[in-house]
Amino acid sequence: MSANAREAILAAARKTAQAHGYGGLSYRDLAADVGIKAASIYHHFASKADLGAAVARRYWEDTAAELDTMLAETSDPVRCLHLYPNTFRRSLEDGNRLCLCSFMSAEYANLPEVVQRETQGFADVNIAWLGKVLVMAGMVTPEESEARARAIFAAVSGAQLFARSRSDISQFDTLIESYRASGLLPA
Amino acid sequence: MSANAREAILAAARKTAQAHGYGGLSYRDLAADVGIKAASIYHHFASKADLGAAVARRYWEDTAAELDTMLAETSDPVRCLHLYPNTFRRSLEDGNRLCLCSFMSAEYANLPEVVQRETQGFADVNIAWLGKVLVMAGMVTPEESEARARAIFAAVSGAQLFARSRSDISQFDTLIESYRASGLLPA
DNA sequence: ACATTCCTACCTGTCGTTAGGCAGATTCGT
DNA sequence: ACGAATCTGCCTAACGACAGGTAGGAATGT
Repeated sequence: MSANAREAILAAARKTAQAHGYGGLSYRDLAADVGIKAASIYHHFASKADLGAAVARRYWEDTAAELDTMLAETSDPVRCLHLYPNTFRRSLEDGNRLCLCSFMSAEYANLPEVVQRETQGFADVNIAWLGKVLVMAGMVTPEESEARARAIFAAVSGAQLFARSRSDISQFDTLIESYRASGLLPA
Repeated sequence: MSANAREAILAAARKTAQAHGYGGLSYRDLAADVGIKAASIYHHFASKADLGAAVARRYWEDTAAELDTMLAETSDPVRCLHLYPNTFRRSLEDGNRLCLCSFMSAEYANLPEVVQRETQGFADVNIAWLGKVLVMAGMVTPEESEARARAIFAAVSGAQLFARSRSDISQFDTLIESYRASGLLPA
C-alpha cells in the first residue's frame, strides 16, 4: 500500500460520502474497502473531521481542474455551458450518487467546521467558473454574472437531488431540458 | 400526554429530521424532547422506519393542505406562484432547517422503503399543485405543465439547500429573484 | 376488569478513538 | 561498511458512548 494508501482512502471515502454522506463514513468500512485495518487510517488522517475535510478539499480541487480543462479544450463558452450539467450527471451514472457538496449541505448542521468550509469550496469553484463562462458567452453582464451563476448551480444541484430520489437519471435530463426551455440555461 | 404524545412525537421528529435527517433521529433524544422515555415511543410507532414514514406522510399531507388553502384563499394563480417559494423559506427561517423531502432525498440510499415512498409523496404533491397553478396562470400548456412544475420544484429545493449551506437566508431570496429574472418563475 | 400508556433494565451492535507493539525500510555514528 | 537508532505503516485489543430494539412490570383512565 505505502503512500498509495492515503490516496486509496481518499478515493474510497469520497465514493462512500457521495452515497451515504459524512455520517455514513465509517472507519471500519473504509478500512475494509482499502484493505487495511481501521486503526491504520489514523496514520494518514488524525480524525474523522480531518478526513472529511481532506475529501471535500480534494473534491473541489479535482472539479476546478476538470472545469478549467474543459474550458481550455473547447474554448467555446456556450458549448461549455451546455456540457456543464454533465459533471453532475456522472455522479448519478456512478451508482446514483450525489454531489458531495449537496450531501454535505444537507448534513451541514452535523459537520465539523473544517468540513463545512471545504464543502463551500466546491460551490465557490463552480460559481466562479460559471460566472466567468457566462460573461464570455455574452449571456450576462459582469455585474449579473455571479447571481446567475449561483442560480444555475443551485438549480442543477436540485435537479440531481430530485433525480436521485427517483433513482432515475432521465429525470435529470428532462429537468436540464426544462431549464433550457425556460431560459435559465442557454438553449 | 395520552393521545397527544403521538402528535408530540411526530412534531418533534419532524423538526429534528429537518435539521439532522432520518439518520439524526434518535429515540432517546426524541423521547427527551417530548418528555417521556425512549421505550415508550414503541407504543406509538413499531419501529424507526414506521416513525420515519409517519413523519414523512404527515409532512406532505400538511403541505398539500397548506398549498390548497393558499390557492383557495387568493384564487390568483400568479400570486400563488409568487408566494410558493415562501413554503421553503419558512424552513430556513425556523433554525436554518431543510425541507424534509430534500434531506431524505440525500439520504435516499439509507432509507427504509416505506420512508422512501412517503418522501416522494411530498415532491408529488408539490409538482401536482404547481402544474395545476401554472396552467391556471396560462404560463404553460397542460402538456408542458408537469415538466415545468418539476423544474420549479427542483430549482427551489436547490436554492434552499444552497442557502442552508451558507446559513444565509438572503441567498435564498436572491436565488428566487434570479429564477424570476431568467424566466423560470413568473416575474 | 381491562386496555392503554409509560416505566426500568437490559441486550446486541456499531461508532470514533486510543494504547501499545511489530516488521521493514531508512538514516546515522563510528 | 556495519550495527544502532529512528521512522513508517500497519497491526491487535480495547475503551466509552450511543444506536435501535425487547421483556416485563407499574401506573392510568374508563
